Amino acid sequence: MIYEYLKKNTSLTSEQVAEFDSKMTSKSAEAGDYVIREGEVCRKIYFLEEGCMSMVYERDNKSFIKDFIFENSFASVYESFITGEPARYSLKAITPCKFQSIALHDLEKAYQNIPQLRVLAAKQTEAAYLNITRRMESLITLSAEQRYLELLERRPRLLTEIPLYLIASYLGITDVALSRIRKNIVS
Amino acid sequence: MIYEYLKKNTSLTSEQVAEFDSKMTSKSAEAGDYVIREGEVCRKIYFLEEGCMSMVYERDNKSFIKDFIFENSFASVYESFITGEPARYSLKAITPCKFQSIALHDLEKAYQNIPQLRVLAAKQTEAAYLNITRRMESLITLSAEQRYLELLERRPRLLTEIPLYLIASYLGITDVALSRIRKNIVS
DNA sequence: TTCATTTCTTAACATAGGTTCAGAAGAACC
DNA sequence: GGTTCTTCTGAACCTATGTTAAGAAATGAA
Repeated sequence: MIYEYLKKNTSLTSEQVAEFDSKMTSKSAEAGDYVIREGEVCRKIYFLEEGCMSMVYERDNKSFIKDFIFENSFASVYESFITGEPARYSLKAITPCKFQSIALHDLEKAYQNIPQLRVLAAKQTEAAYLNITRRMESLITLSAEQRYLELLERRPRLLTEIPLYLIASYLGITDVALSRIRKNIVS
Repeated sequence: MIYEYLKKNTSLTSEQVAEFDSKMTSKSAEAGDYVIREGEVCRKIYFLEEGCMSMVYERDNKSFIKDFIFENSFASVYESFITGEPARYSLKAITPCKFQSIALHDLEKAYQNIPQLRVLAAKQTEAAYLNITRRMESLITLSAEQRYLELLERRPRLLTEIPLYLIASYLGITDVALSRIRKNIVS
């Protein structure tokens, strides 16, 4: 729940948390549903309460996973949200999901009533930046096998909760290549 | 000059710009010099006035270019600056450079006197995020040849100002592979 | 439990890109 | 102009990963 999340991760008062919470709309999605489709403008910020989503580029009938999102975290197509340009990737439910959403203009109103929310937003941006930077570093400096081993260490949860062919895509290789790599590692 | 840059790109008054400017220290670097070395903690923000720098991962005697920085833009090892952790890449002059620097604590003082600076900082973070996201997308979804063609279109300046072996590194391939690609394109 | 669907693995073959090395072509310096 | 250093290209060979296709294993539905 976003209520608990905000209580735990911000210095907002219970009233402020409740107020923010009240501006959010509850929704749900089935596995495979698109929350935002590449090409649409994303005008909302989402908070995933249950399930798992992917940010995914779909090009030439191929999917490329940008990132996974788990429960109790925010999601959006930030680039589109920030710039107003069409989303260059989709937000897609991997499992059945329950989530909250808030539109840009409601968020801005909330900023006025609860200025500390801006701090949260800045932290989120910062965290997103650190995250993508790390991913970038792996892609640039490591081999596919090294990236797999790193993932195994840094986000072991992925390996148990996400099908391997999606992990392969996240690692920047095919499911076949990942299968080969896993076989080599066991030996 | 940072003075002109701030006048043009922010809503700061001349006095505020002058005040901020006065807190910065002028420095210079020769081609090949390190401004920050991988492993050090980066406690400064730089503003490049002349020349060109690279953000570069150096692993196993190989260099991987994260990004290039041209004059009239800010640079730092942001991750290290934000978190206080050791830098995971170096800031290295490609050509002779003139730049300004400001330390974290001076920057924070400046924030107090000139709150609008925070807006600038937020915009910089946002821009850095958009930038790295685009680079990521290319790396994930495009072939090396497509990435080269995209670069040719989006940042043609790189091609004229930066040696090809560094561009190759930026594209995630070797100089030899880039040479092959260029040969194929001409035909 | 059985059937259908999804996911994972394997094999065979194709290809892009890496590695090494040599030489050409430019730049920079004397 | 020559010399040296840096950058770029080319060739030969190697390796990792992609592609396709088939079957095994796992999962989920009836």
